[in-house]
Amino acid sequence: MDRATAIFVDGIGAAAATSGILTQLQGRIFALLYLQPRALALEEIAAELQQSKSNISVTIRGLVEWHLVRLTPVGGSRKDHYEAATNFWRVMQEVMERRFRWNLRQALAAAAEAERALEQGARGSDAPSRETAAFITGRLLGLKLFFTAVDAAIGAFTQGKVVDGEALRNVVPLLAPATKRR
Amino acid sequence: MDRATAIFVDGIGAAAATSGILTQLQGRIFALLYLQPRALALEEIAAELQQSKSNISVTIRGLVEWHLVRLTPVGGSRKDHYEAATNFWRVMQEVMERRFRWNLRQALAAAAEAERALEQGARGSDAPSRETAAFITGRLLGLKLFFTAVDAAIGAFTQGKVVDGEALRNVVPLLAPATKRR
DNA sequence: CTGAGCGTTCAGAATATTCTAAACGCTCAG
DNA sequence: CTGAGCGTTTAGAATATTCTGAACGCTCAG
Repeated sequence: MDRATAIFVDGIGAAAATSGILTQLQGRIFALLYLQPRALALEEIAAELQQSKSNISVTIRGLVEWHLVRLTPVGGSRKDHYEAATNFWRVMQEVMERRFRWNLRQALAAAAEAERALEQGARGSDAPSRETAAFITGRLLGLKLFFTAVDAAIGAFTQGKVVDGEALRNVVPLLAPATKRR
Repeated sequence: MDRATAIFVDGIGAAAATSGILTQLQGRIFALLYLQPRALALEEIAAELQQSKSNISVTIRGLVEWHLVRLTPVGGSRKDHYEAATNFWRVMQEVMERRFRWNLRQALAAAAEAERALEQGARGSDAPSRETAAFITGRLLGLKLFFTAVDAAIGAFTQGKVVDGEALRNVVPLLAPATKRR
């Protein structure tokens, strides 16, 4: 591996490690492939990055799932050859949909579940007072409003539409029921 | 802690754990505070979540840094009391700027460094051929174009401006120099 | 058939992260 | 002053993650 590639591999590896989306090794694999004019065999990747074949095998799967790397047939070889994808927009869509929006919905689901528990268990032993319940409901609604708006914004964005940041920002003052003061 | 809060704490904890931004415990702390009508003392939080004070102390700092939690003085007590912030837009700005954009720039810096190494070490022993160097330069440029565009888009968004997804998407076909085929 | 050449699985080693509890040091009431 | 009541630091325990190498099983050339 030439010096420029080594530097790039290290740098992207570091960036990936803190991204919360890829691991350092995934970043390194992608960086290596991205600067190669030809597809590399699993074995070559392992050798370049000084990792075991099994580790590369497992780790590269995630990259394929994010559409960052493609498995391409190379004539005359039975080995799996991988090459970097260059359609970053596609990758971004994937991340937005499968990670960010999925995460938002997870939070929204938590709020919905809590809401339900609040209604049902209104007369449990540890049940909150009517007043407290109202406060909680308000907070849950606030979260729901904002997260739903963000979800919609991301949806619009990944479809290549125009996203109005101002509109989202304006959701804020609507919620935020003040905390009780002493 | 009432049942609804417990469910919310678990759900948000799970969401946070996979978010890549907060840890599970940070999610749990925030969720707990968010449904409280009053600020809680460090000790209370530790008790509710069944964690040591020291762990809460360290973990909650991250939440304060993201502006998800505020340290609020409570009259008549020397203890630190925390309450959830409700300005999600502010938090989002913070995350966009300090995590996403910072990460993009890290990647851009890696590309720039590689570029420099390519120029300098043009005659090193492991130096790539002129042809390969040209290929690498092309790839680095492609990454730079896309990442710079995303960076600008996020910048616009966090300032509440209108973001054009279509424009970003159109950056794609400009780059993507084809991989050599056999 | 059959075995060489692959990628994958898996058990456990290596490493990193998270968590605890004790020690510490600051602050302020007395 | 001084010590009770705090949050923080820290060393190490507990736990989770990452990585390896051997074993496995598939495929295909011979």
